[in-house]
Amino acid sequence: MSKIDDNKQLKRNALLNTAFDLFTTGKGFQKTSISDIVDRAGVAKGTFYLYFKDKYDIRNRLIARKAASIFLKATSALKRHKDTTSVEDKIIFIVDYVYGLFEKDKTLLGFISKNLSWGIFKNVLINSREETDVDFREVFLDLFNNSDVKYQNPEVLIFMIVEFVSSTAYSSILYGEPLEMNELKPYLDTAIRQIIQGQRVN
Amino acid sequence: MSKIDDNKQLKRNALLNTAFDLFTTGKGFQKTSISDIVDRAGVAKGTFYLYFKDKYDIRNRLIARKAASIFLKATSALKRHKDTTSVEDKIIFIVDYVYGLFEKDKTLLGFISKNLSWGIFKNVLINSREETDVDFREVFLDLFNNSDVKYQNPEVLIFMIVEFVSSTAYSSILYGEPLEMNELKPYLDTAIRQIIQGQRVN
Amino acid sequence: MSKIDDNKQLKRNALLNTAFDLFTTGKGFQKTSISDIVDRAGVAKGTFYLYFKDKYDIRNRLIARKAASIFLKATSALKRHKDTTSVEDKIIFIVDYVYGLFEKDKTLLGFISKNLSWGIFKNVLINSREETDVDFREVFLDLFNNSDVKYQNPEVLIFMIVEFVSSTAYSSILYGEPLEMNELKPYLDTAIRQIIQGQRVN
Amino acid sequence: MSKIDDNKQLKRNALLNTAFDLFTTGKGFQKTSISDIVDRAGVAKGTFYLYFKDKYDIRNRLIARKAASIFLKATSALKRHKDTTSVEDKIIFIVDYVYGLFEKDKTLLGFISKNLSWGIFKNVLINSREETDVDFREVFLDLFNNSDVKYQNPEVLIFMIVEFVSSTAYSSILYGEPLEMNELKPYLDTAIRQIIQGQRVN
DNA sequence: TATGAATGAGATTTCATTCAT
DNA sequence: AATGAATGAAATCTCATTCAT
Repeated sequence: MSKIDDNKQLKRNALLNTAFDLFTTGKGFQKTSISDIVDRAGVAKGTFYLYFKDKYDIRNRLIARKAASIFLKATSALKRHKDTTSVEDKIIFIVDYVYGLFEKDKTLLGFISKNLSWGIFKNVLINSREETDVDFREVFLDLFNNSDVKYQNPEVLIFMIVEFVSSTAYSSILYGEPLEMNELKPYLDTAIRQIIQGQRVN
Repeated sequence: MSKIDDNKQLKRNALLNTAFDLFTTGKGFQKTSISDIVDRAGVAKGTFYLYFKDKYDIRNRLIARKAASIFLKATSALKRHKDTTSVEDKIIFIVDYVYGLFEKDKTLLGFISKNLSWGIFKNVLINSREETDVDFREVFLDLFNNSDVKYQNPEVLIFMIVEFVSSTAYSSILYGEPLEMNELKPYLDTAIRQIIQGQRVN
Repeated sequence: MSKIDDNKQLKRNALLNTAFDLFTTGKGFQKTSISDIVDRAGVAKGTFYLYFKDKYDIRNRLIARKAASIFLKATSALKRHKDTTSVEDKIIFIVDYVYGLFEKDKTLLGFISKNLSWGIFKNVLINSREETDVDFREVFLDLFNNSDVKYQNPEVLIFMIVEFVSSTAYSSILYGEPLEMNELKPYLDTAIRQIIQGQRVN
Repeated sequence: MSKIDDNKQLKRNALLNTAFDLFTTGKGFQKTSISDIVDRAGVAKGTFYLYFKDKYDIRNRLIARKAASIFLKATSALKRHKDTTSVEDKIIFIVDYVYGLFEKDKTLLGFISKNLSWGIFKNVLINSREETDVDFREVFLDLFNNSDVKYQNPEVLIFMIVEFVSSTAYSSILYGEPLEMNELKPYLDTAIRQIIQGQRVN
């Protein structure tokens, strides 16, 4: 049974990986067909439907996976930086880390930022644990609860920062508009710090 | 000759309006076919291709048109409010006005905010005047030049605000996430004021 | 598995046969649409594209098939005529046989002679064996190697005769120009014999 | 009237020349549309239909023109070669001249040899004079009547040579099959001389 | 004569999904 | 569980031809 399950997991992963490649470096999501995916993954067309409902299903799973992986990397790095103590500094650390990941992997950025909505972010990353092994609720509790400074509405704060980061990263990193990221970064960091401070209680 | 040209403009507008209706209140952009558009617009299929290259072409023209129209309305309203004098207040006025428009016309919001990129915003609204009769450069010059307070990089400032507004409006107005707009609005206004203040020189 | 493969071969043949009928006795190649073919063959439109790239693909396969079949018939008949011994007589026998086939099947002639090029003739009939089970190389080796009389360049000789026969047959059999085939035939035979003799060595 | 007629002739020629360019060096006959032709020729679409019935009409006119021009050049050159006296030598001279023209202008060859049928050759070049100012009947009368050697059926002889030349030129000059023209030429000349001699009376 | 906007039938091609094996 | 042949609706786009100006 375990061997069969392994085999199934292998097929599923092959499909996910191939789909991601095609969505990002291939013809893009709309123009990639199920045929493209199964051909490259080396499975039969019918097999696709054993694992995913349709193309939108596999895309949403991928967004969840990739978003989870990004935050996992960022928060792991944060844990190693024990000297970063204030909420503000921690968020800026994570944000900078994520900007860095996006600069290194532009196709990932294109995929995530065009598709990640707060709904997916919240449902998949925080509430459910379908595509990830990490419970991000803890991470956020850690972030805000163990802080002297209190904030009006942590969820709203995170929401605003996530939207701000993903939309500005997209334009700057992929198109250099209105400035290249290295030039734009100081403005972005200032803006994010300002957004955070605006929610401070006392 | 004029009669023919009038007729052409009429046809073109019929196509644009029909397309917008179908993209927003109909089956959405992807599922709307050229056939759907021409059938409803009452022209032959070939006629579509006399005026637009393909579905993406007509969509981009529409985004430009609609974005221009939104900013035209907002800045016109601002002109009537002679007592709003500081840059900060003016921007907040415009932003609030735009949030208001979006709340009244959610389909417009859905259409604009998923499609408006800084590239289109800058090129179509500021640089070119293909789909609009207004020169928005003047508007922005007015905004920043006639102000006592100076800002580090006005273009970057506008960029950050546009991205912030369009992405937060989308989530809140269309999905009520993380809060309904009336609850979220104070946070957003505060955040925007903070972003602006962060760029103040002196 | 065999049952599926049989079925596939059946479908493919149904498409080939229907296409040939429509190209020759129907509206002709240009005016015959893929829809026409699949409708008559009783398969779905998509099925066509499982077996052939496009209309040109199926036409080329047909030319190869039909050309192979013509030569197979002619050379089989030749084998039965054991008393025809000289190369010259053998070629004239084949040529006459082919003219005869063309007269009996004018649609076949129209199809073949407008489309058969030396390239297809050589590649499909002699080099490859995609659409035929017969190796025509042997036939030609037989023809020239087992002969006392030698010829300068057998391939060039065959080339000239094939071009001569297919272009003259077309004009005479289909349009009676410049003469009907029964009147023209003596001139053609003489000409072919002359062409052959002109390449004799010694 | 004359000026208007000149203008008409100018338009007609512009269309013919443009069509020839597009048929030969552009997308080929099938893929060239009336739109392509009128756009390049700089006239309106409706104008095309004032001069030609359809695309097939303009093609046939072109074949006639080009074929006439080829034979005009060849026979003019022959007139200057007063020392070529026998019918056989004269025909070989013309044939060589034509092969030469085809080698210099491969697009012309492709166009002519795929489209020239004995029907067009005879009707347009010999019987009618729609697209040419020369009466080729005289040329052929000259050729055969002023000769000591007589031939069984001059028209059949010319027919066989025209078909032989155009089909062999096509394969050799355009595809180098079965040999490049410089290598193939001796075989072709021999074959043509043999064909002619085969029709000699006495 | 000349124009070129408009037509709309129809051609090619794709592709998600099913289902017998 | 896995396959992949078959489907056929539907999408995009072309283009010869007409006709009001």
